[in-house]
Amino acid sequence: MREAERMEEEKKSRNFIEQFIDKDLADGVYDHVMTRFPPEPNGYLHIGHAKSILLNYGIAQEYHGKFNLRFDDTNAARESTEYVKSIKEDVAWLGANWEDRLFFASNYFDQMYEKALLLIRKGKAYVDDLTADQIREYRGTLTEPGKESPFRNRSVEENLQLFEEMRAGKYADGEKVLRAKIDMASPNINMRDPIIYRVAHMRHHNTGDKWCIYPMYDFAHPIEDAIEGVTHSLCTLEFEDHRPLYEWVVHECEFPNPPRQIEFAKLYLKNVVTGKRYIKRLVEDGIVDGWDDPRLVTISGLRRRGYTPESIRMFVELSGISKAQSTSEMPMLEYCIREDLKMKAPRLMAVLHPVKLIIDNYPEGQIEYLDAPNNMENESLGQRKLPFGRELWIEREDFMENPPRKYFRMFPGNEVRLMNAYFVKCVSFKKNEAGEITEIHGTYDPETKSGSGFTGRKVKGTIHWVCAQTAKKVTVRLYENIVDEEKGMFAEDGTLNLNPNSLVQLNECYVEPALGEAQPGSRFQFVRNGYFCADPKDSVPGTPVFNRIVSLKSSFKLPRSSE
RNA sequence: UGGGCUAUCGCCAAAUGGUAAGGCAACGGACUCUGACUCCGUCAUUUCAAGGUUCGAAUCCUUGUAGCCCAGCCA
Repeated sequence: MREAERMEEEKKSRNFIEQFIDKDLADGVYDHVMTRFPPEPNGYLHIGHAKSILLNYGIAQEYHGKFNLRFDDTNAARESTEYVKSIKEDVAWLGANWEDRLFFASNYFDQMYEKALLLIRKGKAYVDDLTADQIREYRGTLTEPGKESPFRNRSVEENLQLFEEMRAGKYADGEKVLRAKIDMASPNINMRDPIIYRVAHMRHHNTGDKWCIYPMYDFAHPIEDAIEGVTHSLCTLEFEDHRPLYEWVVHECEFPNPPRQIEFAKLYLKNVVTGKRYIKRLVEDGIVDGWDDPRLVTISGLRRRGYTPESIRMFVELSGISKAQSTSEMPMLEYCIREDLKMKAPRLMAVLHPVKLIIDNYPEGQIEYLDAPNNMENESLGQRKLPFGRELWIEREDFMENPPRKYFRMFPGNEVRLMNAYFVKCVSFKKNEAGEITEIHGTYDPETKSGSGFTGRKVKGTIHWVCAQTAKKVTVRLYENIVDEEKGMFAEDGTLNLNPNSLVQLNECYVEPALGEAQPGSRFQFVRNGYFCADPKDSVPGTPVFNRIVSLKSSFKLPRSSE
């Protein structure tokens, strides 16, 4: 039996990265596995980063290897410690454990400088005096080769001296750069003598004013990986063209047993803003109320909205890993949180669009407390005492004056079950001048009490309700996509097509008492209305603000009005 | 138009020359103290296209086509 399971497990297909690593291990290229997540601290993490984090961490786990968290902080101009803090929180929340291996690229600046010296001594790097514009010109184009800089063949001694002067602060920003000497005619533009060090007089959040020269990504990243002993450096597809340079750097810098770079496709979501640049704009323009706005797919936004780490993990797993550029759909993410919360969240009652139901034959002023399971499919979630009285709030859509065929809820003369309570039969209703239903009257049958085992007759419909006298009034936020899905994500000028209705705030919602005391961050299923989370930022117990995480699927559709 | 990469159902994705998994979505039906959940069923004679090799091709070859990425002193 267990053998069969193992066979099944082995047969399970391995993604291309696992196959690559399997081969490396089999060939003896490495005898262990080490991965890393290397964010630049220049923004908050989003769902796309979750894929990278969970992939890297998952691979390390699978091979009993190690996983590092490393901040790639080589460009202080746009980085900050606020971002470092939020990234650490988000990675930890997702469950990726870097143990004691929290690193900063900036801590390797000395070693990078030494490696640059090594390249110069080997005649593999030179100081260039060309301006930025000239360098661009000399680089050539996609179809034409570049030409060599007149400074390309300076002597080792001169380069050594110039580079030392760069470091000493003798030159202004942009005056000189250090370049790798590779091949100006390469069809791969990244190999046309890439700049590996630049002069930048800026204060660094970690190293302060110690440096005025900073290594460029293409030089720094492979060295960071190599120093840490990373074996497989997983990154996204746009770095594929950089791999030859990555390999050149680790080779020329003479690292034994250097890491390998493997690229995979980014995670995109249809009609959803990923991409730091756009999220940053939404935050800065005040369109959302911060990086953790529940409408955003930042990790912190999803967390505040009520998504669980488990649900995000499930989503990343279901999405798979490949090299094909792909765009997933939001319903898959929604499936994951529904699936995760189904057994975990208490199922309580809340009425979002209330209308009054009065039980004419129920004693005025009487309140009784019914026993109700918190989640019928999970007994361990316990029971609660549910108050019931003569006046109730029910959902507006659960009553129709003239119901279409197959409408099982309340209409004049029809009997339905009030969930966890009694059968109630609609006897009359009132309307105002505008034709809106203002009050519904019914009678209940004491024999039909929930749990009594009554089998005398059946009803087709069950509706949810809250007792008006004991109900709490709360704020519930229902969100829609921040992008206008009709128009598509981007306008012609590259700006986002925003959905003006992306935030629907409701104030007149009634919830049963148990929900009124909801702890910030706790999650519930509001029967038929979806899953909700007591907003950890905007709520305190007693006066919670609920964010809708996701709606339930609904398969009852009203027939078209023409019918 | 130079280079790199990718193409399998509406979406994601397996299949590694042996006769197209699975999940999401959708659609039927059963069940139900909500129409949710659960359960059962349907959903690619064909893998971007056209040729070729082979007993056998999504997989190999040829020629096309489409999409993504690269000309920061950003990462």
